[in-house]
Amino acid sequence: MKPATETVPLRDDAQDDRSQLIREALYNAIVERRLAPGTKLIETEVGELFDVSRTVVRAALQMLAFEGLVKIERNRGAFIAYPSPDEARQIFESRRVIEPEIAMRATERMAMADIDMFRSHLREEERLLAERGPNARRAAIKASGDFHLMLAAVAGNQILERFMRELIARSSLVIALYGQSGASSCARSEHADILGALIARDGKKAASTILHHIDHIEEDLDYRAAGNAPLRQALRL
Amino acid sequence: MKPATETVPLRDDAQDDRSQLIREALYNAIVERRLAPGTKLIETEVGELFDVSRTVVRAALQMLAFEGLVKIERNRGAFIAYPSPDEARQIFESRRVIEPEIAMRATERMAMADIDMFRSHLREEERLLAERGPNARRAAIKASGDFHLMLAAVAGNQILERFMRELIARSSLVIALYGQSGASSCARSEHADILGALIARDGKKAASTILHHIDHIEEDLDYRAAGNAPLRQALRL
DNA sequence: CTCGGTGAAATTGTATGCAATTTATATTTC
DNA sequence: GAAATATAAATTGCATACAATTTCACCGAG
Repeated sequence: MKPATETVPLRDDAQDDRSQLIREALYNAIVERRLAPGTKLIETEVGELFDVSRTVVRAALQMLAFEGLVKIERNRGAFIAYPSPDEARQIFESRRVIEPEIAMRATERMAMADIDMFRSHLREEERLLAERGPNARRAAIKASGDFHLMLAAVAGNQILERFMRELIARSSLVIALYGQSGASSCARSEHADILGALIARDGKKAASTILHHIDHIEEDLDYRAAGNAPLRQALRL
Repeated sequence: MKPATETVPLRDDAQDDRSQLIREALYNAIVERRLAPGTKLIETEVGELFDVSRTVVRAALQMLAFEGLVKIERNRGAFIAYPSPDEARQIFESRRVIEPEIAMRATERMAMADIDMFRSHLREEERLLAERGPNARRAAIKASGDFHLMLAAVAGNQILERFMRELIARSSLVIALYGQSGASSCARSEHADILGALIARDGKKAASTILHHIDHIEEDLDYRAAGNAPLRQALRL
């Protein structure tokens, strides 16, 4: 049970350590699909888990709520977000807007060290994909998302990087809800194709490749399959 | 002293009324340049102003910090953000990524009612621009930003809309810091040009027009003019 | 057995208290 | 008078207390 991928830090400017720490833990749990959409997050429970008071848990939950990963319902508490099909479409539309541009900029700014990083990351992705077991599966999902985040990091715009972080996490929730074959996380070797375009310094190609990649991910979704929606979410109450 | 423009609601899903209310009030104050970059926001002071405890003020400040409008320094408090030139560049780069796409989508989705809305908004903008006095000036600045937000609203993607809200507010801070002629807020009649492209259902044209518009806004900035930086920010401590 | 209601337990929203830290003021020293 | 230091005030970070609300379990009526 190794950490699989070097965790990309959530934010460089760590303001308040502890709530930030909780936020990152919950963020990772969401991306790795340990926390299913709709799951209730009880403040005292989380607090005991991290040995802090509700105050700091609250701060973490509010941050997550702000980026759409958690839904806070007044007097009812915080729940892992349960994206509707419409939200899901908006998430992928947003990605189609941002990611090609990120790919272009990453192509320009990429250094040699970045290439190595991408290459070793891709190897890791393939290794995890080959492995069996739920843990490897989770790690693979996370690694798949991390690839996109690494791209954003190389692009060198911290604002877009933060937007992407939100979109990746929300995508993870969407795939958990509406994903079909699970192939959505793999998407064959498209990441390698993207890296190829990057190395060739072909920004246009990188942009179009990643655009198709996003299309493929979304094509694997079935928005009708609202699955076992907690009903309250299904009726949008 | 009329409200000038119908205030675009900050968020549809009002979670906790009171901190949300404070957030919106501070947001508006930032966009209208009533609150200068670097201004300290003392929790008890804000609390007394809104007649709430520090707890709920804190929540509001943390939200604003999360979207980059406020900087919270541990044990020192919350300050209106003081964007560095580098941050400023990233803000405008992000806008160049998102806004043309928003314009394209708005072109497709725009209805008759929207056209009327835009037209009356433009009239209002020009009226405010013609008026004298600091209040009219503030209202004009706000209205100028609202135009972009209306565009985002028409585009029909709430996620991108939220991103834009953040970027508009942060742009306002940047312009307050590095703006030269003040013409940055006006940018002549470029909003009208954008609307023209929209009405003509020419998405490409709308996209390129808004792109140039953003360029013009940024051209009017002078990043050297770090102005009277609070020194602590100037030295980035 | 299901439906509706009642009370207890759990949970959240907010205010407040206290320690830790920072900021401002006063005082000393040179 | 300026710099350095000590002291007091202001402010934040966090935990906790308490009221308001929701959730749950139980029970009785139909």
